Amino acid sequence: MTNTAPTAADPITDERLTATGLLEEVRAGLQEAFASQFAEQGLSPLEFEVLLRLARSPQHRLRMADLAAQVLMSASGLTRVADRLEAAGLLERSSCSEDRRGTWAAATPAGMARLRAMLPGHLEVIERWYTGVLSPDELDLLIRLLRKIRDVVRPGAVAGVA
Amino acid sequence: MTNTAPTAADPITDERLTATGLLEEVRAGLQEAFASQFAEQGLSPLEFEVLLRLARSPQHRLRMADLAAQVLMSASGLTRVADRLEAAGLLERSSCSEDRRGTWAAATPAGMARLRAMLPGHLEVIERWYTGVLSPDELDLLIRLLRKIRDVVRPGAVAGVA
DNA sequence: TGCGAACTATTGCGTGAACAACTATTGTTC
DNA sequence: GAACAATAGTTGTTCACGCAATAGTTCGCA
Repeated sequence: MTNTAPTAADPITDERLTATGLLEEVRAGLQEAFASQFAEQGLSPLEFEVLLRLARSPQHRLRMADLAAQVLMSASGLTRVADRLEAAGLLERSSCSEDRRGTWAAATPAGMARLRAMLPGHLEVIERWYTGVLSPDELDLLIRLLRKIRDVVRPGAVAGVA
Repeated sequence: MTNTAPTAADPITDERLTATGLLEEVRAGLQEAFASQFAEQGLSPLEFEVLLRLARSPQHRLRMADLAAQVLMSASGLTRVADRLEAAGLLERSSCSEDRRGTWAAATPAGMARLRAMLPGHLEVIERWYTGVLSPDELDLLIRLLRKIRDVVRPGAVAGVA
């Protein structure tokens, strides 16, 4: 029964667990909606994300560490993703002159082209299964609420991209 | 009020992409918040989820296929998770008399005990980083909006648990 | 200036999940 | 009622990711 009182009921059926599950369900559902399009373009979701973050950066390039932070991946994980993208000609590495420890990862013209080719369809999918499901007011509200949570769980990311 | 007009701007900076990223950021942040607690109890998030779904089912048991569907995992993936939990004594398999192809997966008393031991702490973490961040009204609203999306991306799950 | 601590990126390694193939069972149709 | 399709679960294989260790570089501090 959808109660309003703060019941000290069985923790197994606690509403907060379903709230968490709901978030996961939405994420999984969207991921599934994206999957076919990613697959037919030969990119993994993470590879797409990497290209997108590069495309949004000045000169379409980012230091490996910064890129890893943006795509929420470990440094070693990003090394492998960058390897694959570089092998596909979509990404190019170059050494960083100011800090010789560093490496620039830059989207190649081919990488930018691939991204631009995918984006319209991708945005359609987002609209169809996510943003378009809600009214504009509802969407603004959802974003605001999610941002509120994000600012707590990832305080360092406030100045970030999203 | 970021926008009111439907700008046909550069798709690379489209707001819908950030809306998607936000969802992912929140999920990743929560996952990270849960991680330490799961680790110290020696369970993976998925193993916890399996025990929880069993605990919420009649007689604490579920058919393997149904369980796999609930935890959003492939059948083969669930076989391995069940193997680990069974080896740890937290789950027990038994054959299904009505359909001899089937297998019941049931939480053992030890499995239930482990789950109950973890839940209070887990709920605290959820409260601290997720549900408690919002006012009760805001939380209700967020749930409602997420459910709306869920019903579209996973229509079959409506009658499900969450 | 020089020495140690901190940082950047890569690599070896282990693990966990998905896919495809396989066996066993159930249901369907003529 | 016998052949064929569909379903349940497991297993072999592959692969992507994180962790720990490593080499190279920069920073801090005396």
